[in-house]
Amino acid sequence: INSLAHYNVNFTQAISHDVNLHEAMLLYPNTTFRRDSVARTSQAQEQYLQLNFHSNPEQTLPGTNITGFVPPVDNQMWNLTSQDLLYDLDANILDEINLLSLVTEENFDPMEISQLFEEPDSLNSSHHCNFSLSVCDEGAIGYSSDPVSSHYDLEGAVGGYYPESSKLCHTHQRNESGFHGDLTFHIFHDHTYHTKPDELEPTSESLSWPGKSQKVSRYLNDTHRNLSRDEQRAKALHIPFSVDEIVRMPVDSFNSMLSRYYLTDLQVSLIRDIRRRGKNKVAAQNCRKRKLDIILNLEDEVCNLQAKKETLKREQAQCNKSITIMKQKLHDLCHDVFSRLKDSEGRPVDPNLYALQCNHDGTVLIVPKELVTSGHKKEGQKEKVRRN
DNA sequence: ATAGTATGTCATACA
DNA sequence: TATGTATGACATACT
Repeated sequence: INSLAHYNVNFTQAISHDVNLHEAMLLYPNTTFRRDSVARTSQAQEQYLQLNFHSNPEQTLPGTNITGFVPPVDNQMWNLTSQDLLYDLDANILDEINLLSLVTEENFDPMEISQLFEEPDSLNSSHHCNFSLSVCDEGAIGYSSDPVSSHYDLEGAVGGYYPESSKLCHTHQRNESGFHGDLTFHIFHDHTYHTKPDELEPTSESLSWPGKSQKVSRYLNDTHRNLSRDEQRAKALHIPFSVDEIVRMPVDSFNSMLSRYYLTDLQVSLIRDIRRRGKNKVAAQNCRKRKLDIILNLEDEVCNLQAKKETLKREQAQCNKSITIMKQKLHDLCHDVFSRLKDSEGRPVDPNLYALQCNHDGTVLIVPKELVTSGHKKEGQKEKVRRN
């Protein structure tokens, strides 16, 4: 806030509208303001301001360059605990520069944030989106996916320039409080996504991208042990919900959550990405489980079919064996029968010329073999056998 | 060093 | 259209 004095801000002029002071409130650095009263923001330690943003570039305020509120970020502490001057300012006015609180946190390493959102392909050029966590001229923080600037560099990005002021601001109109005081702000900032968030999404390959410094790799490996990357990202952007909540929440609750809480474009994008990734992660797990089940079932089926095949083969062998035995028995029986047969003249019947034929009525005929092979065409010529 | 496996993510199709 | 699901493909970490 001391910087306000340095930049000589005339609040009566510069802060012309859109900041509802009646609603102005202080925010905890580790959270994002929730409109409802059940905000889970008790872990805060240091209060700081959030200002409401509006995106109309024509409303740029003379002397209200937000850099007056946002000092150079690199290694500077933005001590907003001295909130006495703007104590009652709308807590959401600066909602989109919450990231700056990162800078104020102890042990904050800009590289950590940058690596969380690093687009690996920006280092390798297969994708053409770049992702910069940055503070624009107006002091806002946003992503830059400018394909031209193909490096990801927080130190360079913070305080970077955003030409499209019309895209700069995430607006939250809040007049419902009934307060229309003079002390309002217009603060422009950029959350420009020139590419889809997915494309900006750092993928796992970024964790070990060739050329990445050992320090970065160490950091990522260390953090990776405890927090998922989305959890790291959520933490970095002070998303006031757990990744699990974001993923599991019913869609209605999810949408109402997005509308009820003052979230920056950046935060909303991240939350949606987290939800999408979380859902897809579960889907992938289910898919793999299902695929594994299918494979296991198919393997079982193969085993069962192989066992069945072996059984059938054994049954077939047994049947063949039985058939052989029955044939042998039949042969022996015929031999026995023919040995006892005599023709009308008392001579033995030659089994090479005759065959036995059983009829359905139980009678047995002695049939010349040529008649048997000709398909019983001359049934009338069959000869009644006389049993001995 | 290498291969195999587990997991996360993305792109895409589909419901 | 938005959202969720399914799945192949790919990359990475791990064993």
